[in-house]
Amino acid sequence: MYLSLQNRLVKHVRAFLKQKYNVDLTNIVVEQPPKIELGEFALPVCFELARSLRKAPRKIADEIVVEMSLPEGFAKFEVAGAGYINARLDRSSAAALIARDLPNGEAGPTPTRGKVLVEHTSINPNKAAHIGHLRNSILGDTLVRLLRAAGYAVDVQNYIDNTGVQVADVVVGFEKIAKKSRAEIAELIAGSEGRFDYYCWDLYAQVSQWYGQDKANLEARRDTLHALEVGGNETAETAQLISMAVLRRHLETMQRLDIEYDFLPQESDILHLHFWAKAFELLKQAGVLYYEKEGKNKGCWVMTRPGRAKDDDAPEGPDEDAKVIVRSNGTVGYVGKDIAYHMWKFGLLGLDFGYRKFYEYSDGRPVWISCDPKDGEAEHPHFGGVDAIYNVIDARQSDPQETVKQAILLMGHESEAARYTHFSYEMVALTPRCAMELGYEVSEEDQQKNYIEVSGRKGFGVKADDLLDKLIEAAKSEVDARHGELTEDERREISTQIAIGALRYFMLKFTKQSVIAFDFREALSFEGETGPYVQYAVVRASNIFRKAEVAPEDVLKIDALKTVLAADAFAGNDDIWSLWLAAGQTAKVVEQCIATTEPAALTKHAFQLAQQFNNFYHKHHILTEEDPGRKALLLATAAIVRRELIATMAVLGIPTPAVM
RNA sequence: GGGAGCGUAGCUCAGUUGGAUAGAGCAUCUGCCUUCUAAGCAGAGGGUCCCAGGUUCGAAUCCUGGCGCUCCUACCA
Repeated sequence: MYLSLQNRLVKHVRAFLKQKYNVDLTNIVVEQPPKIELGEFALPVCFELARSLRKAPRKIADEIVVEMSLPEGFAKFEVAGAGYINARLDRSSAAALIARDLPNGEAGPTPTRGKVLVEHTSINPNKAAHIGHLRNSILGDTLVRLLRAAGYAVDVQNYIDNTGVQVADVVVGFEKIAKKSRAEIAELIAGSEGRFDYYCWDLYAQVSQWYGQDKANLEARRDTLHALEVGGNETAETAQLISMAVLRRHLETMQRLDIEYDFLPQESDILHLHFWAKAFELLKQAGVLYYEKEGKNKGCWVMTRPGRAKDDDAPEGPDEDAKVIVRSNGTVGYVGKDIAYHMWKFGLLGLDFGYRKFYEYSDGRPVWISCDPKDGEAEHPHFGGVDAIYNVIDARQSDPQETVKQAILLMGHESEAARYTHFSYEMVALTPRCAMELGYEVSEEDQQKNYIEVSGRKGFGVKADDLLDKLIEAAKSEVDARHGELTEDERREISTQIAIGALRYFMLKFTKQSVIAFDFREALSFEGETGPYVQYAVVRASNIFRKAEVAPEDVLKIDALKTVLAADAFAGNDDIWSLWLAAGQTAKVVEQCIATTEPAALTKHAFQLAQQFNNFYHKHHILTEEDPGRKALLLATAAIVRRELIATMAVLGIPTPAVM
């Protein structure tokens, strides 16, 4: 509602300024006044006009306010401060609009804005997921929900690097350290009570140490990596057994947080289906890659770096700063594979995967995985060839991401490159205190730091499932204390919902570029600016309707509202009206989050709305209100806030418990 | 060396395209549970927005130069 009225206002003012002063402002700034008493919108436009019109801002504002007509839905223009024009809404009619807003629920509107692809999670399938991976998946999943709420069709992909050095390492671990046959590994997968990824976590850390013991041990890594890339051998089959088992664990872990995927492209298929060979030809044809004959990169196929201007510096000799795509021994680096994969994403490669089902969610929806087309199912959805892509990948990979984007741009695909978004975010690290609490040895030097980077290689970090378990237990002890009347299962379900709310909110409340220094005390908090705080506000609202024995939906029906929203309903009720106004901004905030690729703004919205509601809840006792008209207004207010909170939480992936 | 990011209250962080008195949570202190649930509410204290210039009617925000911290930059992935 807020957004559409704002657009209407801007259009109206722009037309007026053109007609009156013959100035055409393309970007008219609209703000919200610091206090609701000053109106709903503030226009600082007169400050800008002061210069060209050679008049004091306040004078211009006076003229405009007197002469400009009111757009539909607006009640008044006023001059304020040193020259602001403040606009007041006709509150009752605006409230009716808010009530009619379609909630941005889980299902979202039917897609009308094209198809986009979001890649997130993409954890190396060789160990358990940790808190850093959780940030990726939660950010990615929330981006998916934002896009769907805004009317995009979204495919969710989780890239599986099953032929990389990390998988090779854990394979080496099974062969050289654990000394397990493939049959024994299969047994372990079946018998490890759903925590095979934990076993790999420890083993992977041991392998890193083992490499350190003797440099000759690194040969095992090299040989294994080569075997995985070639495929069709014993080692590769063992690796696939391991990586698919770990992948299943990752899917299960993420499912606990209500995070789901559509498609799992495997690196092994990119190799075996010769995506790179095709891409290499196209890149050579387009002149994006060139063969370096001199300097340190002699014998390699290289690409000019994005920042590098071709004619400026480096007048003579080879560009030593160029990015090596194909090594002098003829093998391709991972950036090359990534270029091929991204050409496929945009439908620019002319090749496709085969598809088969890999996993099934509780509602029966399948997750598809790539395969050789001859092994694939005949009937499958179409992935790839989308309008825009978002890659949720941490900030340390900015450089290779830029390279891939640059390759697509240099091939002449300008619009694709423009719709290639590296959704970059900072890592999750542990505070030194947290690391020591977990029993890790922390050096003197590290103790002085604000945070210490987690490392799967060292086995240093907090596992995702452990954190979730811990959160559920913490929530459970609260729920047990408060709701003895519920069954064990009911209490566990609510505790899980609270844990998910706390975790998702925690990961989303920081802006992307902020490093999260993880600390259990903060993450386990259910008070203040947290997910449970927002959930609690909804529970409070729900309790009112339960005791009043009315459905919140019925209160918001047009007929019911007609009498409630009488012309003077909000007169003298600034606090109540500001709650309506805040509730009407969900769609605006969703759009803002997409435009800035920053979901944190939505957590802010949820928190502020919940906070305002708690304030309202405390101040107005609804059920004991004796004036029926007043009571109806208060009920409608609770209903509208409850609806918008639930919708906002759905976009954040936060469930709404029945009781708390 | 080159590139990217950051520096705001004791701590952790917000701060829209430059706008009205710089905000929130935590922590500290003071009140409020016989009420629709206190996982809550009200209030108090707490600021050289890293420093110095500049642009502007107006700067935490934009520009320049410092200082400090982090990451990236390899024929690893």
